[in-house]
This record gives sequence, structure tokens and C-alpha cells, in this order.
Amino acid sequence: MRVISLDISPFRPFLTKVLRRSRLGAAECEALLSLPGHPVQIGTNRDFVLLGQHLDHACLVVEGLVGRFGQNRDGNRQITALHIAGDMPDLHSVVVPQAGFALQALCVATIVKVPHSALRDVAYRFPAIAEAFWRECAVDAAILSEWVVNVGRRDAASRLAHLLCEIACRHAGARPGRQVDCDFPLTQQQLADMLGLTPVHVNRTLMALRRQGLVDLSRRRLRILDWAELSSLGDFDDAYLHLGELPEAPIRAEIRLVQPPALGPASA
Amino acid sequence: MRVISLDISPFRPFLTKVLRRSRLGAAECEALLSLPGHPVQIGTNRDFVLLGQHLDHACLVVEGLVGRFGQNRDGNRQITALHIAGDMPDLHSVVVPQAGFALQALCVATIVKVPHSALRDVAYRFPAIAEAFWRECAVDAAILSEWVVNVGRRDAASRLAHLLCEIACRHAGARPGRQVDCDFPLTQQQLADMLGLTPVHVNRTLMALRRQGLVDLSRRRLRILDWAELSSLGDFDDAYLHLGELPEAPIRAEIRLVQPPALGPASA
DNA sequence: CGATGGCTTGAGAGGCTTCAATGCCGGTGG
DNA sequence: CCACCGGCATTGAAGCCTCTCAAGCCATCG
Repeated sequence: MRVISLDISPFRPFLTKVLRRSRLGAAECEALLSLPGHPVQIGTNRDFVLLGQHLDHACLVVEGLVGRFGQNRDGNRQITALHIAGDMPDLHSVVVPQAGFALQALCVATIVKVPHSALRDVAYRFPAIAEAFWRECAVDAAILSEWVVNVGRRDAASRLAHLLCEIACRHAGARPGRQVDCDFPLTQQQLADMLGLTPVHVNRTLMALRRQGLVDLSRRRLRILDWAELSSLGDFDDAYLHLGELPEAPIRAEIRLVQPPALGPASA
Repeated sequence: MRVISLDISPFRPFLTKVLRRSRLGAAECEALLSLPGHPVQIGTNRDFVLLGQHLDHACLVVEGLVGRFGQNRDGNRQITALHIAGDMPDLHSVVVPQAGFALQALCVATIVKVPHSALRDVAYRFPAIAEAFWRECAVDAAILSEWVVNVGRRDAASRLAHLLCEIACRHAGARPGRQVDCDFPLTQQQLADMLGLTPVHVNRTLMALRRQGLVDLSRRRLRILDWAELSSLGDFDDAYLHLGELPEAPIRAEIRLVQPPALGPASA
């Protein structure tokens, strides 16, 4: 009899997110939660996947923030995607193992490396999982698409506002009504690399937003003071994030599998 | 006995492209080539998929050029992806049917609408096809990623050079040695919308490239005169396009299925 | 308490945009 | 066959947004 302590599966947040977009049965949930993988700690600004590398595993972000980026000849970085806990930044490497990007920890992060073989195996055994993986990659691409628009056709203020709205939605579950006040470990340099701007200009733009009373971003903390105004300035509509398309679903496997921790002395 | 005239299947160019990246057997090839779909003619600058639309079919480009785009509040368009004959610009809509983009014909184009149900069906029956679809979407995303870098971290000349190199590779099969001289129906306005620039500045930049003897782009025709210099200026490396990763494979189904046209009088 | 990394601010330069006018070319109709 | 027309390309001048370079500030940490 297998003992699976689901509460400590690092795939739990990933599964939760997947279940918002894909309908999975108990068997599929169990399969995802019991995927293998070993955790690694990554220091701030450390690259842990390099351009051109041939990958045999994909990464799951367990804690911290991860950026996917490319760079030009001069070495200027452009962050093309931001990934938070529960994301798999390079799930697509399962089908395209030659990395066309690099991954970097934007703050201290812990990730779990999952062998492609295991991912291919569950995808093969469960067509619904294969479809869910494909869907996650498609949503990823939709966000990428929005970033092209953001960088290509909006001025600095609008760009920054848009990015802050996106982060608030994904990271803190922001909704029109709800007040946002969340952790924000990104530096202005990193914001600049996401927006295609210089850090100096990000600073000036941020100051302007602050003076207008839209956001308060200081001491690694983000507070959105006027969501209506900010999202309008940033031309932001959360549809492209494809959050919560399905009715809130419990993780069904839980019912069958959750067990009290098997080890350690009985606690209070 | 089914009569399939493979030579006229509109999916042939698509299959050819897929076979460069995915290994498929004869049965899978046949399944792809006999997908249903009905052709439509689209006039220049006509949108044929609208933002937010709920799709029940995907498109295959048979002829012409198609742009995927988003726009900001002011109505400025940003083209986020360019698709040529043989591409399926919205294959991902199979798993994310809510369109987060719009599609536009950039010149007179003919597309084939393929029901999602048929695509899901082949993907379900043939896991290798499901994987190939997923892979096509992943390559699409890799290109998107490169566009973010292009728009975010390169100046106008570099941006334009990079785009021209990409188009030459995808559209005309450019290789370091080979001379490029191909059809080029895009207007400077459309180039501007891909590059996040104004048409005026695209024109000036193009003139500069011309004066330097790198390209000749006139009368709907693109000639690349100095590939080495242009690709270096554009900081271009075709790895991200994932062209031809597999050894050139014939369409194996052909062997079993190709038949002489069944209708019409016997010709010489 | 000095070192470090990130944030803030200033001044000047430059790339790109805006607005506007002109030129070119292919198509159409008289 | 030519005149006209519309879409696209080209060019100029002026201005703004963003960059570059540089310096000062502030918090954190050993």
C-alpha cells in the first residue's frame, strides 16, 4: 500500500491552478500529486537553466519568483515571462527539450526538478493530463502574447500599470473589489527587464504612479490603492490570464488519499 | 475503399512542417491529411477571428499571410505573430477556445476552418499527434518569446533586421549561404505593427538598410543582399524557430495512399 | 561603521513620434 | 490611351519620451 502524504506534495499548488482550467478526475489528480522530483534552492539572480541547454527535466516553482529571459548581443536582458509558486516555467520543454531561453531566480527560490520521463508517462497514461499540460502551455503563450502588446504598444506608465495589475491578479488573486497588499520582492532593475525600459525610467514612472495615489510600492511590498484607475491606465483586462474558468473544484484525490503524516511522534 | 487524393489535401504543407519536428507514422500522417475543413477566402486587412470570440474551429492558412494581434485602448494594433501557408495560427484554441487575440489577413488569404471536434478526435486516437500539436504550440510560444525580446531590447534597425531574417527563414527557407529573393506582400504599416514602431520610422529604417546594401525591399519583393551582415545586425540565430530538427522525412502515408486523380478524362 | 545594493534625482542627448506634404505606381474608367 | 484616383512610400521639421551618465541617498548587514 502506497503512502502518499498529499499535504506535502510540492505539486499541490500546481494542481490547484490546473484544476481551475481543466477538469480532472481523482486518478489524474493522484497521478499529478505523486510525480517525482527533487527540490533545489536557488540564490537570487542565479541562472539555473541556460540558453541552448538540452533538458531532461522540467521545473516546478515551489517558492519565490522565476523569470524566463532572452538577451541581445549587448547582454541586455529581456524577461519574457514571470513565474510564481505553482507554475512550471518550462513545461513546454517536455516537447521541445532544446531550451530557447534561460531561467533565473528573481529572488531566493526553491524549485523542484521533474524528469521529463515522468511527465511524459502521466501524459501518456492520462489523456486528460496531456490535454491539461497542453492547455497550461497555451495559457502561457496567451500571456506572452499580451506582453508583446504591452512592450510594443504602450508607453512607460501604461506598461508598468499593466504589469502590476497582472502580478496582482496572479500573485495575490486581485479582483476589482478586493484590496491588494502583497509581498513584492522584485527590484526596479528586474521590472525594467520585464518592461523593456531602463531602471531609471521605471523609477520615475513608479514615482509618478505613487504621486497619483495609484500604488504604493516600497520595502518589498505592493499596495494597490486605486484598482479602477490603475487597471484603466494599464488598459488591463484579466481575460487573457484565463483564471478560474471552471467552478472552484476541490482536489478530489484528497478524499481518497490524504493521510496523517506517517512519521514523527503524535503531536497535540 | 476510401479514396483520398493526398496531393490536394490542404493539410499537406502543415504535415510537412510537423514532420520536421515530430516523428509520425503512416497512420498518423493519413489521419492528418484527411482532416475535414472548408476553405474560405479572406480579403486584405479583414479580421476573421475576433477578440473574445468563442471558437469551435481552428484555422489552417493555405495561402497568404495571417497576423495575430492585440490592441491597446487607443486602437493601436500590435501584431504578435505572423503565420504563413501551412501554419495553424490558432491551433491552441483547441484547448483554450476563448480567443485572447484576433486574426487578420495581411494580404488576400485563403484559410481552411477545421472543427475542434475533428482535431480533438485525431489527438485522442493518436497520442503522437496530440504530442505533435502540443509541440507546434510550444514552438509558436518560443517565437513569441523571441518577439518580446525583439520589441523590448533592440533598436529599430536591429528589430527590423531580425524580423526580416525570421521571415526569410520561415517563408523562403533562407540559410546562411542561400540567396533570398521572395514574395513579400507586407506593407510598411504592417511591419510597423509587428515591430512596435510607427510606419514612418519603419520607412526611414528600411531606407537605411537599403543604403547599406543589406536588403532590397520594393514592389512586394524581398531580396536579402548580405545575409551575414543583416543577421549580425539583427542579432539573429534561427535556433528558436526549431526548423528541421529531424532528418528530412518523406510523408510516409504517401506510399500507401497517393492515387492518381480518380476523376476527369485520362490525360497524356 | 564602512561597504553594499537598491532607490532617487538631475541634466543633457538622442531615438522615435507626430503632423503634414509630396511622390510614386498600379488600377480604373472615360 | 490618357487622366484620374487611392493606397502606399518617402521626406521634412519639430517635439517628446526615454536613455545615458552621474551623483547622492537610504537601509541593511557584517
